[in-house]
Amino acid sequence: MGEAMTIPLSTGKRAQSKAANRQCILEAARSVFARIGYEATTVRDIIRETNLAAGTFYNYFKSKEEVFEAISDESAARFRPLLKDVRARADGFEEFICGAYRAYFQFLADENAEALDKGAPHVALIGVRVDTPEMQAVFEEIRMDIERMIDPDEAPQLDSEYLTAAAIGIARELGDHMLARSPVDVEMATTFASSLLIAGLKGLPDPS
Amino acid sequence: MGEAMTIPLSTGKRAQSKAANRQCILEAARSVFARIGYEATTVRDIIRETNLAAGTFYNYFKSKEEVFEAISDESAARFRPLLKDVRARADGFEEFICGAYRAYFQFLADENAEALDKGAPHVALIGVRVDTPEMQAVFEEIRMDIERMIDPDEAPQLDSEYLTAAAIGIARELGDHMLARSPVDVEMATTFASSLLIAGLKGLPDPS
DNA sequence: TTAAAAGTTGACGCAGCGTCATTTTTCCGG
DNA sequence: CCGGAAAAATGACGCTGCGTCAACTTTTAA
Repeated sequence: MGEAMTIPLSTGKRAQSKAANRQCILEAARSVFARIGYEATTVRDIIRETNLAAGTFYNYFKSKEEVFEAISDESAARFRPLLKDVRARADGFEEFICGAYRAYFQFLADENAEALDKGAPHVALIGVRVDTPEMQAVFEEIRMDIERMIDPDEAPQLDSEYLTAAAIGIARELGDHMLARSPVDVEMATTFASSLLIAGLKGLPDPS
Repeated sequence: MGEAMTIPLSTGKRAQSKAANRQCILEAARSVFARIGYEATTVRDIIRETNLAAGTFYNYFKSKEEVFEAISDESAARFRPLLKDVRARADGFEEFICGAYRAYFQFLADENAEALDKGAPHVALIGVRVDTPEMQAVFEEIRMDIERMIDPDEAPQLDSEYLTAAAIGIARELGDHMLARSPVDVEMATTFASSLLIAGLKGLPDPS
């Protein structure tokens, strides 16, 4: 009877409630951040929204900053498969860029849908930006996509890091302004961003 | 003898020390932010760095957030004349864009010079972005410059808000990556950003 | 069945908050 | 130059949120 021992992979009651508590805290935090804004939120506010004790919070996160980081990381993790899908379907660089921008702007609109319904004024006023592992992974993926998809004849000495940074900078800033307009027009933002980047690419090389 | 009464314009001891105290607080805040990071900083930390009493701080600012906003606003205010200069010298759109990017990247490099010498790791880790009046003014100025300088034949239905947003997004994200490289190369970032934007412009219209 | 390991709890001491009655400094008309 | 009024600075005070930890409960596995 000494065959395959039970592999202890998240089957126990322990692991179950651990994951549940973690999710509970994250959800509570999302709710409070959305209601009163990130800066104003205290760890106690988050705890109150759960039915956990103060001490328990600190078994999961060190601070509200860490909670925020986890939320951001999770967001990026949810976005990653969408990007993967775009990559799979896209035939050529231009299609990829267009699809990636559309995916991002749509994602942004969806994520902020509820926050936009209720008047959450803090959305743009104070912006906290974190750089999580998942986000770095997204950056790196896009950089590799760019390197792979761009015809090396057109841009021999391309600085893919800068180009990726520029593409993401456009996405972020344009995304903010897109959300500020009513109604939110994902297609328009997509067209604008992709046209700009694709045409801009042709001006780049400067092989001095 | 009843001629010109002393114009009460910041000549008194009162106004002098008021300005001095304000500057003192701002400088202390800059120092603490740079040393231990924005999030970790407390109002008390800032006060300790000055020789003012706790209560005095609140005569000038409501919170550390407001201090940060003032610092950011001041930065933007310092940048504005540089941009004005670029505008005055520039002949045509392309020269303006190029000059504006150079001015920004140089400004960024200068401002972060000391922070880069000492290893200030928080520079990129947690980024807090505020939107101050001066910053909005810079945005609006650039938007107007763009509207004025772009040949209406080339881009009849240009969305100048989106274009400005894109230009600024490129500047911000590219700026971060420029600072992360050693040595910091302002000219390279300038060339990259302006080439991209200027060429990108030609792809924009999409007059559907 | 049981004992050790893992996890939860909430009260506690402490630090930072913003206020405000009091004191100090500056201003200005006489 | 004086004196009182206005402006500004002071720091002690009450309060709130912080992170910890010894005691307690639940889960695990032998």
